[in-house]
Order: sequence, then structure tokens, then C-alpha cells
Amino acid sequence: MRSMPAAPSPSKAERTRSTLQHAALARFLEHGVEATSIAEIAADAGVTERTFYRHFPSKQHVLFADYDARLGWFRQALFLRPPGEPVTTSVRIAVESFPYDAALHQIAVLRSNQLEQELVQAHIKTVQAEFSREIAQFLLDRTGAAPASDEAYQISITAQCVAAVMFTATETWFARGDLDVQELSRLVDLGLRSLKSGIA
Amino acid sequence: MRSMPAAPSPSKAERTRSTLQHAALARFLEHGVEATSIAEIAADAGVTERTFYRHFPSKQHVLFADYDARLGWFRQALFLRPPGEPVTTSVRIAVESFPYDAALHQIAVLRSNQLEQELVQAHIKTVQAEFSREIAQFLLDRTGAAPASDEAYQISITAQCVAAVMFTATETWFARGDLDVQELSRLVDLGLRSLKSGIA
DNA sequence: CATGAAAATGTCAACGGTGACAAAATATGT
DNA sequence: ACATATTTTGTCACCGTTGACATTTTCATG
Repeated sequence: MRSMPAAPSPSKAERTRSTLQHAALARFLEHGVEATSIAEIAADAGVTERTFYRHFPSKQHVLFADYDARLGWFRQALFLRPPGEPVTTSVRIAVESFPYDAALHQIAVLRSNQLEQELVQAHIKTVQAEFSREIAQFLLDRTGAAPASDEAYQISITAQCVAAVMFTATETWFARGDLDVQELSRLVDLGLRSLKSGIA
Repeated sequence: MRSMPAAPSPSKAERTRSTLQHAALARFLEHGVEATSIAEIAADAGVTERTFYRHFPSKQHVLFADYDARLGWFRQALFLRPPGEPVTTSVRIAVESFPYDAALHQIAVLRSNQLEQELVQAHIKTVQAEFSREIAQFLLDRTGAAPASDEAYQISITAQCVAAVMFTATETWFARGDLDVQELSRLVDLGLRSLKSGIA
């Protein structure tokens, strides 16, 4: 086969990965996530089951394929805030400038397909934990809190609470059905403000 | 075999369950959780793997065997608070009167055995979510917040934050090593107070 | 004690996921 | 074009978990 002209021809791995992703999403949409087996996806893509796992750590990850990138984006957004700025502001801005609309399209597709709650929910918890760690790390770095100190403890709690706001907001937003990004922003803001002013 | 005299002789299922639990914990302590396979546990107990899963929903659950009971205890503690009382007080008292010492003995054993973090951590997240739901339900009932309202949303966040305090407190407590129950209570109290006064 | 329903367990097959190692495909330098 | 190192994929074996169905054990009742 002749080599492609200019385009940095995707490596075989990249092609395989893409083929797998398309095969998976196609079946997911048609039959649902649980009803689709890795064997079927692999067969559609013309590879072995084992190869699937060389490109995606789990079935869930095909759906959340670009979440890692977004987590990196979030870390970057935190990191780029000026050092002098109050950390609360830094976190608020990073959270509020998160591209929810792009991130949530995949999940919207899922919701439309009924069921799958437990499966997806479990994965959401993992993602939430990652965001929580990310925020905690940022706060620890910026405040220079001593490890194992009460201050570090309170920072851990803070991080988990902020992550809880992010995810409860999107959850509530979905549950209500009216998918307006403005409304999502309002919920995030409302949640963060209620954290700041104290929980009653 | 002769029947036992007085004691309400445990049913066969109860005996099997107990045998499995002991076999599992013995192996867990000696070789660690991950290094112990269900097949081994079942063999030690003289039953099939399938039977193991008839008594415990997962390997993790053998460790957290009585967590369900404690969750029930917690729900009861919440429920028993007088209806007139401010819900914040109800939750605080229920959380603070939780028998952490008894609950955490099993986890202490684990920590001593190194590794296993991811596995156990994942299960902790699940348990935390259950507590969170429990608290949220209580708050929703007591306040009569309309579903899908902003108030209900904020209650969801509150519940997750309180649960985060409970678990971050025990985690921090463990990490510090000085296993004094007084200190654990102090951490819980500190966390709850910082929630109340607002997160900075 | 016999009998039959209900409970407990065994058997079998399947799926999701992972490690170890072998085989094949690809890229690279000569 | 050739030889070689590197990537990519296949093969195999295993573990955790679950559903469906068959078999055995237990237990109440006649």
C-alpha cells in the first residue's frame, strides 16, 4: 500500500484505537453498554479482545475516552492561575471555566439510552475522586500546608466538597432535563457559594 | 449428627457463612487480600466458589461484613433525633456518636498489611456514597424540600460534604498513625465545624 | 418414618479484566 | 534489499463475578 502523502499517517495503533472506538460507540448506541461485549467490539474491529484492552483500560473508558485530556486541562487551568491570587478564587475560576458542555455530550447520549446507571455511576465516582485529588494537590502546593497537619486535613475536605459540587451540579442539571448550559453554571456557582458561606 | 441442645442452632447457611468469613480473614491476614483467590477461600471452607458469592456479594464485603449493620445503626440514629431539633444538630450528633472504634478495627488490620489501597479504596468510595445518600434522605425528609428544587440540590451537596468529613477524618486519622479515638472525634468535630463556618 | 416443599449448594457457561510470553508487523539503519 | 530493534497484536491462562439450571440437604407435616 502506498504511503499517505502529507498527513502524518496515523500509526497502526492509532488506527486500531479509532476503529475500536467507533465500533464500540456504534454498538453502545444500538444495544446499550451492558448488552455489548468486548468480544463483539473486538470482532467488529477485526482484532482480539486482548487488543481492546491495550487501547482502552476498560469498557467504560471508551465512553469517557477524552476525560483524561479534560482532567489535564483542568490541572493546567489551576496551575495557570497567578500565585498571588487567593486559592479560593483560583479554584472557583478553574471550576467555572470548565467546558461542561463539551464534556457532557457523551453522558447525555448515555442517559438517553436508559439503564446503565450503576455502571456509569461507578465510573463517575472514580472520575470525581480524581478531580478531588487534583484540587487537593493544588491547594496543598499553593498553601504549603505541612503534610499530616490539621490544615492539610481541612484542605482534603475542601477538595472533596468542591468536587462534590461539580458533580452534584451536573447530576442535578441532567435530572431536571432542561439542558441549558447557563443553568448548569448557575448551579455550580450556587453550590460553591453555599460552601463558602457555610453549610447549614 | 445430634442436634445442639438449647442454643438456636445456626442454620446451615449461617454456619457456612461464618466458616467462609473465618477462612477468608485468615488468608487475608497471612497473604493479603489480592493474593487470596476466591477459590482458595472456598476450598478452605469446603464449598464451591459459587457458594461464596451466595453469602458475600464480593471479596471486599467479607472485610466490611458488618458495615451494613452499622449503616442501619446510623440511619436509626438519625431517625431517632427529635423532629423539632435543627437538622444540623441531628446530623452532627449522629455522626459524632458513630462507633468509629468498632467499625475501624477491620480496616486497621488491612492497613497493617500494606498494599491493597486501590481495591479497598474503591470499596470505601461505595460505602461513602451510601452514607451520603442516607444523610441526604434524612435531610430531605426533615426539611420537606421539594424534589428537583435548588434546596434539594444544596442538601445533596451538604450530605456529600458531611460524608466526606466522616471519611477524610478516619483516613487522616489512620495516616497519622496515632490511633487514639479522642483524636478521631476531634478531627470529625473540626471538619464539621469548618463546614459550618464556611470553606475557605 | 415417609414425603414433599423450601433452602442451600453444586455445576456449567459466560463476561470483564489482567499478566506473561510468543508471533507478527512496522520502522530504521546500512 | 537486508538485518535488526521496536511496536503492535495474538495466544493462553487465570481471577472476580454473575445467571441459569440441576442436585442435594434441611425441615415441617402427615
